[in-house]
Amino acid sequence: MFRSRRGPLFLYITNINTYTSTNPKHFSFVSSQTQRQQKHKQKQKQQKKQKHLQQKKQEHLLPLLHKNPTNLTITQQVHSHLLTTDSLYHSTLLFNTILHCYSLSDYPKKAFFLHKQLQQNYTHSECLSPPYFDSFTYSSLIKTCVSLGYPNLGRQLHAVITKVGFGSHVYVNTALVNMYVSLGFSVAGTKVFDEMPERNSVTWNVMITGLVKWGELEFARSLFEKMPCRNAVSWTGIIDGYTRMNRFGEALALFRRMVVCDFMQPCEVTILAILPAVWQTGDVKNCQLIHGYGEKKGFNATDIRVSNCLIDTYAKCGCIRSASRFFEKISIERRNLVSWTSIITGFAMHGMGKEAIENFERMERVGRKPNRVTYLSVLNACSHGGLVEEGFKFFYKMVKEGQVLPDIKHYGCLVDMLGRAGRLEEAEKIALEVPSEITNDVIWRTLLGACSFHGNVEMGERATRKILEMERGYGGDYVLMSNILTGVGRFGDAERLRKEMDGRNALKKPGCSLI
DNA sequence: ATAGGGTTAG
Repeated sequence: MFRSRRGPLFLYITNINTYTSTNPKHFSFVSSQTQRQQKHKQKQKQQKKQKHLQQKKQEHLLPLLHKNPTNLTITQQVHSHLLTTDSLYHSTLLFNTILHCYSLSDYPKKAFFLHKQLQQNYTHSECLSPPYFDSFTYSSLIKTCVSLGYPNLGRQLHAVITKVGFGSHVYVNTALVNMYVSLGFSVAGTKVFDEMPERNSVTWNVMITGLVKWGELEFARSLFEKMPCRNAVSWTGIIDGYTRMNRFGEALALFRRMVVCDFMQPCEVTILAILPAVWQTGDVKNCQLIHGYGEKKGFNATDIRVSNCLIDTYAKCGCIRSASRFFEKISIERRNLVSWTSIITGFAMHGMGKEAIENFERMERVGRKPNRVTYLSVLNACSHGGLVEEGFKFFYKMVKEGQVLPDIKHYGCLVDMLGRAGRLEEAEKIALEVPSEITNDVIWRTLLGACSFHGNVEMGERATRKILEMERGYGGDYVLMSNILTGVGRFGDAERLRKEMDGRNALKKPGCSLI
């Protein structure tokens, strides 16, 4: 019997060359061969057709997933459909897409269940890695570990990756570095980073942003200075690091160096990163500078986040007029809830309660529904502007119309509002009515501040007791209380409190004005 | 395909 280890084509050619007789009898073997060939061909054709059909189906399935990446039902339907038709094994792309959709869903763990499901079906195979897993699969799974905050799962995945031979893949390793460093395991991350045979700018950037996240600023800075090719993300990351650590001068200096020395173009996120440093140093000129740059680059027109941040920065630099003017230039369609909330917050911090309320009403007229932050801003505006009745009105509106459950900050605003107005009994009543699960010391500090201002000794003592029950070792409260006592001539009590304060090593930080 | 900030009581 003729046997060939080669493909059907070779078989076919050999047969023709060997059997040249014209006697039909001699063709019996040939015909049986050709029959088999034909059968084989047919089978191949069928398989091809099936695969083609499956691909056709998948062509339909892929856009379905792409259009509804967060729809868990659709993802699960595609998943089970593929398991029953067995075609999951033919398409890595589709498999990866399902993984991606699962990781975006509310149950990212399902991505790992799917991975496990396929991996277990493959345990009897000789291959180490199932052929339908590729670098995309692994980087996607590592990313899921990050969003789940599961470093142990990530470590296990790392072992699998090394075993199946993706141990030197740049994208997979970059994902691993990101996983370790952003979850707080900078030593493990650095080890992967150091051992990588090849790195790209993203690899360096994930190191920098991850280290910055955990406050390892000096290490991040050394990598930043060492890296061969910095881009806008690298600059944004390191600037963000300095802003986070309250080193605003250095953040601003880096921004200047980025633009002036390295001719690097800041992007939208860079603007968002530098603006907190601008308002915390309080120089309006810098805000105007960045505003101009954003205008020139078109960021203010395209990215509403930049516009919103500029409103906030102008207001926090003390320029509520500029903030308001800038806000008015944004078209009504582009203004979103954050834009409205930002300008209301700005008016609130400048004590312009009337303007804040006006804008709240304007916002409602254009059909924006306030959320808990918007209500907080307007309540804050009422407390700063001395508009007690309006404040109550908004509080009830929030609960009844807005269906917003008040949180501790909303109660804080009410206490502050009543306290400033001298309605201390009502303020204390609210403070006592705050649900015990959410209450905190800030509420009582606010009340204590009001007692200090209005010279109410008894209530001040009650508030101080509450604060002491909640937290120990903060100096400001003792100072306020001893001031109250001194104010009414109880010098002995004031002295005793001061001594107790010294005994507890409580310190009051001296105040410092920017202006 | 792997990287990144809009608004939040005192």
